[in-house]
Amino acid sequence: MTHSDKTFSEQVLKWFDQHGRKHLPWQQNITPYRVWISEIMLQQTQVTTVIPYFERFMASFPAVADLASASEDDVLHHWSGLGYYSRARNLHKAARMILENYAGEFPKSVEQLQQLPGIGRSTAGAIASISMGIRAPILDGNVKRVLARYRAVEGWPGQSAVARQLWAIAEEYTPQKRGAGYTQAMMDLGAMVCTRSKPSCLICPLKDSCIAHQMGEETRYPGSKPKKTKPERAVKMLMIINQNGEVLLEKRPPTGVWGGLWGFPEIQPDGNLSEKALQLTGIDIIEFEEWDSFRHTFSHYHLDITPVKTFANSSKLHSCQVQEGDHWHWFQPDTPSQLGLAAPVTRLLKKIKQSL
DNA sequence: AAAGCGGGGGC
DNA sequence: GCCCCAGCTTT
Repeated sequence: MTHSDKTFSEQVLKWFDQHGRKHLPWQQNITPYRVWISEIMLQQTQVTTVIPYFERFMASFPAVADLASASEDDVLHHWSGLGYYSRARNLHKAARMILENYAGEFPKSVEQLQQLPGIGRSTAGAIASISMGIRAPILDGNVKRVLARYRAVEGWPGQSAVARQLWAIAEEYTPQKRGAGYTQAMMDLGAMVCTRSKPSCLICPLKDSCIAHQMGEETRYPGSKPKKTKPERAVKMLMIINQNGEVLLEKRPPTGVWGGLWGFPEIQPDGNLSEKALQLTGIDIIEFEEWDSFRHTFSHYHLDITPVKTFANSSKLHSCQVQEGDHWHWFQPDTPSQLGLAAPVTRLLKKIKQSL
């Protein structure tokens, strides 16, 4: 290193001051609560998608106490379409813990933050550094990419040995001062310059000492996940419409796919439609309209969905089922949803509305 | 069509 | 500790 060299963090911070994002909603009126919500949303989604969700969420739950006192259905409703719904449930659970165990004040250490459901090491580091002035490293997908390239770290970060190396590098570069700016800067650098494909190395503040760039092998890092072929499953979704034009929805179990969300009653592709419809409505339905199947892909399997539309000349559920409101609901397509709905269900409800 | 994303939980 | 799980967007 010569006398004119700047440290890693100085280079990154200088770039951030000139080019970083400083006007995102969660960068205004910075509080642990706002940073927490934004970090959880950003875990799975890009900034442009998150912004409207964040604004709606803050409008409804401006403080942690509002979130804690909300119903889980209401919280899931605000998460509808974002995916990874366990995060919304964890958010809700953690809010209640913060009220119960910490009198509504956020715990002010990385270790305590990590005790809250949905907050791991990286998210705890982000909350602590951005909103609490605590020096803490982060290692989200953006930072992993920047560091893996800068130091040409081999291997897939899902492997614990690779993750350990990256955490050590993240720790090494985290500065004593301006931790908040540095954390923001690394996320911005990964999102705006050191992108997954076609990184803009020519404008990168780290290009002179980035090993992957020197080798001309930027996109080899970080190593990719070993791929497996996804199994295929199939299901029929029963769209039962009553004489009021309402659609029957069932609340899904709290765990598994679309946990806690509302969806259509499902049967296996070879199941008996009439029998299922009879169970639900107490009516012997013989006319079913089978729509074209479409594929919904999860991280670990493909789900082929065949929607089946039918009408029930009743708004009563059969006596063998629980009552409306608990696990069953006649949904009015014209009324704005207050429920958490899985993306394919939202899509089908729109199509039902058009078809009526 | 495939990759990627942070953390929880089961083994 | 390792591996599987989760849902959507981007490429």
